[in-house]
Amino acid sequence: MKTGCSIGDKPKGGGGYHFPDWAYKAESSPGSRQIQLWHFILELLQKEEFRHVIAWQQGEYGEFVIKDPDEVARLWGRRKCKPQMNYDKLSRALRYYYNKRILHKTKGKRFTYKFNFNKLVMPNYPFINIRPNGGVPQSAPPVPTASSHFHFSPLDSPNEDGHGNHFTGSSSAQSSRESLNDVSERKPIPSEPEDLHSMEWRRSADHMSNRNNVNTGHHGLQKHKSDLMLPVFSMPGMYPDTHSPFSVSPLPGRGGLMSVPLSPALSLTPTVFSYSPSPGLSPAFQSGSCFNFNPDEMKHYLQAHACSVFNYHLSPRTLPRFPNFMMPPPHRPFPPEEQQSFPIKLQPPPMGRKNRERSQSSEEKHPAPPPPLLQPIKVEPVSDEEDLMSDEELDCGDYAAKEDTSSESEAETPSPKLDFEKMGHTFVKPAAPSWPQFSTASARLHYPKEGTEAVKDYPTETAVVEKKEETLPPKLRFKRLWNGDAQAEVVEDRECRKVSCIINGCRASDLLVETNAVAADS
DNA sequence: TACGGAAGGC
DNA sequence: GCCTTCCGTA
Repeated sequence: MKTGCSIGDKPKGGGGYHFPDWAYKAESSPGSRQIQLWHFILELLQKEEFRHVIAWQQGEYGEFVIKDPDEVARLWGRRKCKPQMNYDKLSRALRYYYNKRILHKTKGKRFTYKFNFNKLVMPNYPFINIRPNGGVPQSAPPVPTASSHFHFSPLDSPNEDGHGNHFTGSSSAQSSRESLNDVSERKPIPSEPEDLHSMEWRRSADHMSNRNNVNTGHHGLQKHKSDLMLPVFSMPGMYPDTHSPFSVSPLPGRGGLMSVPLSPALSLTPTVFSYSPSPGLSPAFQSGSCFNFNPDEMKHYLQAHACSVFNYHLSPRTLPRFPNFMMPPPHRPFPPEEQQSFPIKLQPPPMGRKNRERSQSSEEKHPAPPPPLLQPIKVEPVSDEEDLMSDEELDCGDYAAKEDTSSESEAETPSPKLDFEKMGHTFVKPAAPSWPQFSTASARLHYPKEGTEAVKDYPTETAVVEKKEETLPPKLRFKRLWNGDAQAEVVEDRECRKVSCIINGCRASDLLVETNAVAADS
């Protein structure tokens, strides 16, 4: 085999953090048996020895800079046995990721791109760190440290299916460029359609519900194809690494009570995302081993996850989902030091593109009479400036997606109006949040009384949203529709309202309504 | 420097 | 499906 194109060994760890094996596996990319470019990029980012070539961008979560484009291209070419590779070609490949929303370009910054963790991380790392006062993303993303249920294979280990650990920073920082060329492209594991995953997840949830025995464990959940087990999120802001957008180390001490398998097959095209680390669970999900619902754990997880969604600009479709049988956890404030660090500004629940467009078209046909139902939520004006501002205000860690005004963000700009109409109910002003750090967020949500000015304002703001959607290039809109986003956003929209419920501490019954609606939708 | 269409390989 | 290669455009 040609030098530089060998495919037998695993990447050598470096930088003190590891991705789980699947992140490097070709089989984690459905439809491809070869290493994917984004894998490779992550791989480079992981390694200290390539810090001079490519590195996480300071101050921006998930953003990385290609410091030496030619070198990166060369490495990529070597990996792919394409000696003619250059940055132009590589960047073309990167640009294809734009449409997939795996990456986007950081405008105005040369050779700077940003991962979209909604696509990349959340399905696999639902307990993404909330980084209250995050550091600078410089190192490659870490992988959670060992826990009883957690066994990603250690990347360093020549032993593929190593033992235990697997999330340590046991960096044997070999500085070998060849190591990058030696990433194993392992035996493929058949991937499953995500819909199937979701179905299976739900099925298993139902199964457990029926059994009414969520703690007995051993038949609850189990990996099948994947040998990955994740502990559920433990506490936000407690992860050791503040540098990486993948800071996800569930603490061994807290022990993920809810351990669920993580499918390596679930990678880039999540549809809906349950609170399980992955809906991409194998059929054996139903015959698994360790699954507990611990309300506290769930609570922390959900809160953190909600925070992630809001603050990392993740699509609400990545919001946790309660199984139908499950009641949301009670609210309890985080410790004071964490409370300060979640200046969340609530955005209104999204309406969903499908509904927006439907409403748009219906409005064209029939000049819409004022909706019969009152929309009790005053939505903040959606404008780029406002978005930017809120981004900065959000800043749950040091993250501020200042440039994130891409069409993607716009496309996912939420607006609740039509869904409220469709659902035929209105949201009641929730009780005062019991989570103090959300108070500012709540304060920014206005709940106009009937007949007030704010109520009248509402349709105007909705129109702004629709206008923005309208300004999307028709081709892009079509493409996204084609990709099924529209459907996802119906769910997304409800997911978002669920989170509003969670965050604002509204009644459990409200949450259940949304939860059930989501389940029905999906 | 960046974008994206088009064609084609695997 | 995921690039790779080429190229025109901004």
